[in-house]
Amino acid sequence: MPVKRTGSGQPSKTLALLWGLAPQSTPRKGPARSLTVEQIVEAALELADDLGIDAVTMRAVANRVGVSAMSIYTYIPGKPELLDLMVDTLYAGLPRASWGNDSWRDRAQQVAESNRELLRQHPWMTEIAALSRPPLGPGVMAKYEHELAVFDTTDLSDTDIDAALSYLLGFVQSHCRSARDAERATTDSAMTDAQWWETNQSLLAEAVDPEKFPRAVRIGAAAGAEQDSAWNPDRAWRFGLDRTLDGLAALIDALPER
Amino acid sequence: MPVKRTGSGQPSKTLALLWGLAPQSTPRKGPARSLTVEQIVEAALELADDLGIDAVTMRAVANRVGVSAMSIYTYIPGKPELLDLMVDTLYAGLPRASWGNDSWRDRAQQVAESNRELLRQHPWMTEIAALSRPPLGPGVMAKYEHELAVFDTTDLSDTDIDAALSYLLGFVQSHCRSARDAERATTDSAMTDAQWWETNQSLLAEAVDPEKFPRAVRIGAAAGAEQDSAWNPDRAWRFGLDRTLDGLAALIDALPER
DNA sequence: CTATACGTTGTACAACGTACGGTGTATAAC
DNA sequence: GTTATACACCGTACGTTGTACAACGTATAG
Repeated sequence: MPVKRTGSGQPSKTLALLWGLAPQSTPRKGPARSLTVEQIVEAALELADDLGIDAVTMRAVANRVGVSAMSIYTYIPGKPELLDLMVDTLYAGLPRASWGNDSWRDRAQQVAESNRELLRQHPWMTEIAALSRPPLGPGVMAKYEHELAVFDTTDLSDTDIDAALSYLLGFVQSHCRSARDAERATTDSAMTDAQWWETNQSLLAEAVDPEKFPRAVRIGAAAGAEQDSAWNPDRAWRFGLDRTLDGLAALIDALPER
Repeated sequence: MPVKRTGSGQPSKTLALLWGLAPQSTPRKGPARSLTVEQIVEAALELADDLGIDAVTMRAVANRVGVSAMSIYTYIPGKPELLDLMVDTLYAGLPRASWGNDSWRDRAQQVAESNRELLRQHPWMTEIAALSRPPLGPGVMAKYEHELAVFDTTDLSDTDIDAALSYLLGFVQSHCRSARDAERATTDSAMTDAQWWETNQSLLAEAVDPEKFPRAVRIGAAAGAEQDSAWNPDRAWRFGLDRTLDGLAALIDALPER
C-alpha cells in the first residue's frame, strides 16, 4: 500500500522525533545504536533527489545506510514520519536573509521565488501531502516565522497575515506541481511536446470540431504558438506571481492605516 | 506499484478511447462483449466516491461489474487510462448554464464555485494528477470551451485568457487539496482539532520558544482562536477567491480598450 | 553470574498492477 | 458443413510495497 501521506503516526512521537527530544540519553541497555535519525533522513533525501520519491522505500533507505529494512523502525515509527522528517530537514536548511527595509511586495516576491527554487531542486516535494499541513517541526516553525515577517510592515490583522502567507505559498506549490507534471509528461513518454502534438494532431483534428469548440481551438492554438510549447512554465510563473501579488496588494493597500 | 498518474499510456489509444472512436463497430469475431467502457468507468466512479481513490483497484472495479480483473484490460489499456476516463466523464456531466451578460468577475466567481463544488463532491479528484494536464477528451474540451468564455467580454489577449483561466483553476484546485488534507487529518486520526491540540500542547510548549518564534506563536494563536480550528476552509476560500479575482482585475481593468 | 532490556534481522503477509498462457466462442473462409 | 482464426475472458504468477512478528545476539543492572 502506498504511503505518500504524512502525519499518520501518533503526533506525540512524531513531534518528539522532529524536535530531537531523546527520552533518555546515553546509558541504554542493549547494543549501541549504529545509526542516527539524521543519517537515515539524509539517505532518504539523497534517494528522493536522485531517483524520485518512488525510490524512497524503506528497503532502499535501509540498504543505503547499511542495515536491514526493519532496523529503520527502531529509529523512526514508520514511513509517514520519515517523510515528515525529510520535509522539516529541508525547511530547516533554507537560507533566511534578514529583510532590511524591503517593501512587503519585495519580500513576498522573494519568499515566492525561494520557495519555487526549493521545489525545483527537490521536485518530489510537490508530490507529497506534507506541504499544505506540514508537521510542526523546528524547520517548519523557523520557515513560518521568517515568512510571516513579510507582512510586518503592513496593517493586516494577525489572521489575515496567516491567510495571506498561506495564499502566497499555495500559489507557489500549485504552480510547481503543474510544472513538475508538465516536465514529467515529456520525459516519461520520451516524447517532446512537438512529437506528441504531431502524433495526436490527426486524431484530435478528427474529434474536435472547431464549430463546437471555437474558443478552445482558437485560444489553444494561440497559446501553443506564442509559447514554444503547450505550456510555458516561466511564463505561467510570471503571470501567476504578478496576479497573486496584485491580489494581495488590493487588500493591503486599501487598508486604513492603524 | 501505485498508479495515481494519468496519461502514461499511448496517447493515440487513450484519445480514441476518450472520444469513443470504435475502430470497427459491430461484427467482431469472438463472443460478444458483455460490458461497455461506460459501465466500467461508472463502477470506478462509484467506488471512488464511496470509498476513496485507493479503493479503485482493477480487481475491485472488475468485481463490481461482474468480471475478472484481467477482463478489464480488454476494454481499457491500463489504470492510468481508467483515471483519465473517470475525470473526463465527470467534466462532461458538469452543468454549463449560458453566461447571459454577467461581468467577467461574476463569471469567474461562478466558475470557481462550480469547480469547488465538483471537487467537494469528488474529493479524490484532488489526489490524482489528471487535473493540471488533463487528457484531451470531450469532457475536458467542453469544460475548457465553456470556461474560456468567462473572459469573452474582456480585452485580454488569447494567451492571457488561457493563462488567466489556468490561474483561476489552479487556485481552486490548490484550495480544495488543502481542504481535503485538513479534513482527512481529523477523520483519519479519529481526533478533532481540539483533541489534537490538547495532546500536543505540552510538547509544543516545551519545544517552541516564544522568544525564538514570536510571530509564529502570536499569529498561530490568533488564527487558531479566531477561527474555530487551526484552519477554516470557508474563510480560506473567501480570502483566496477575493485575492484571486482582485489579482485578475488588476490586469484586466488596467487594459487599454481595444 | 544471571536477568532483563534493547538493537538487529529474516521471514511472512496482504495488496497492488499487470504479463502470460490457456480455454471457449463466435464469425470468416473454403 | 467443416475448418481456421480472431477475440473475450479468466486463473495463475511475478515483482514490489509497508510493516507485523518472532528469533537471536549484546550490553548493562542487579
